[in-house]
Amino acid sequence: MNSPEPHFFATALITWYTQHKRPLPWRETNNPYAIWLSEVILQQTRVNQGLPYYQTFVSKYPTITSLANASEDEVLRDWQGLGYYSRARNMHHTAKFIAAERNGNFPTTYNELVKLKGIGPYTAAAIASFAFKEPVAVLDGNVFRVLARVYGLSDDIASPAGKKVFQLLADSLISRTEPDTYNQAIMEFGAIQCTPNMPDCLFCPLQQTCFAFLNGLVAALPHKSKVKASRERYFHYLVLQYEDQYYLRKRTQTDIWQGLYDFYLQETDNPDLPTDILMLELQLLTAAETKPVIKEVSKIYKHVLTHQKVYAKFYLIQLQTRLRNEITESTGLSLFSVSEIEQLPKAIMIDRYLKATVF
DNA sequence: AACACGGGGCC
DNA sequence: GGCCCAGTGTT
Repeated sequence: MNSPEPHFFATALITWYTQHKRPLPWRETNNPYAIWLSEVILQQTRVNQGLPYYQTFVSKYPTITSLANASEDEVLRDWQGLGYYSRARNMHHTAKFIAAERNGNFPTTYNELVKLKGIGPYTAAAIASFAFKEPVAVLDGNVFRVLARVYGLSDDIASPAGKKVFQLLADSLISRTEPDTYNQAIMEFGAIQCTPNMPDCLFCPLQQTCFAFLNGLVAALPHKSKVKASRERYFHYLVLQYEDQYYLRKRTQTDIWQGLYDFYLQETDNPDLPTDILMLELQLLTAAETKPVIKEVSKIYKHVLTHQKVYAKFYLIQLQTRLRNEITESTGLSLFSVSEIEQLPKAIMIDRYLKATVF
């Protein structure tokens, strides 16, 4: 086989990198805190989408202590729209841990970093190599793709067994003298040159040693098993309005959008919420002593997540009195003004509804 | 080992 | 409108 020697491979990537790398702000720092912020933001996120969030977080929370001192609601609000909100919750948790238990000092080795919440093998390797030049190989989607193609690995990148094969190869290839530049280079190469679709094989420095190119397998690699189909969920939101305020609650259950705010929710397995069920819900909430008015029923908002499709309908309900304490306690609902709601962290779908109806 | 967790870009 | 992308934590 014509697989490139490790030294040739690393040198070719680093040479390519010096010529093609994008100027990105987190590449201008050795500060592990700033690198950590960028890596958490960039997990499952494209650079262009994450960039403005990175700017917000470094300027608003310049130190890990400042992040630790912020409230979770505020951190989530700044994260709003970026998705995978557990990243923000775990990041905040780890900031508080490092501030309280480590005097604000970041761990400096892979083995310590990987123990922190929200820091897995990829992020630990990124921080350890970029900030501390530890020779540990990053393995992200770009690296999987480059290695699978150049070295002809057909192992399933979605399976733990397959990941091990790639990790072994990646560890054997990393430059011992420039692990930081090498890691940056292979990921940038995957992002820009060896792209998922239509990679630029014509002008590729590895063309003549690339297994996939030489064997017509570029489009077939890497191999990834299919994910299971998504399920459909139907949300019926009772948007309870009292005077010019609205009842919302923080989502605390183990489900999508944990830590974010939404309205009183009735979920069904089919698109329709029977009117009598709706009225019964309202009766329970209001004790039937008042006469709530259904002011408006929204269109159906469709929101697609990785494993589910959410169809949501919003019933805007005008209350004549406040909810009783018994109800607010059991449901977790609280009354918020419009300007307060603007500051709460919310899922994009809730934000879309609010912008169309309330704001 | 399998599954859950967002949102945006591309065709 | 459907498909693709893809780290970490939980079960």
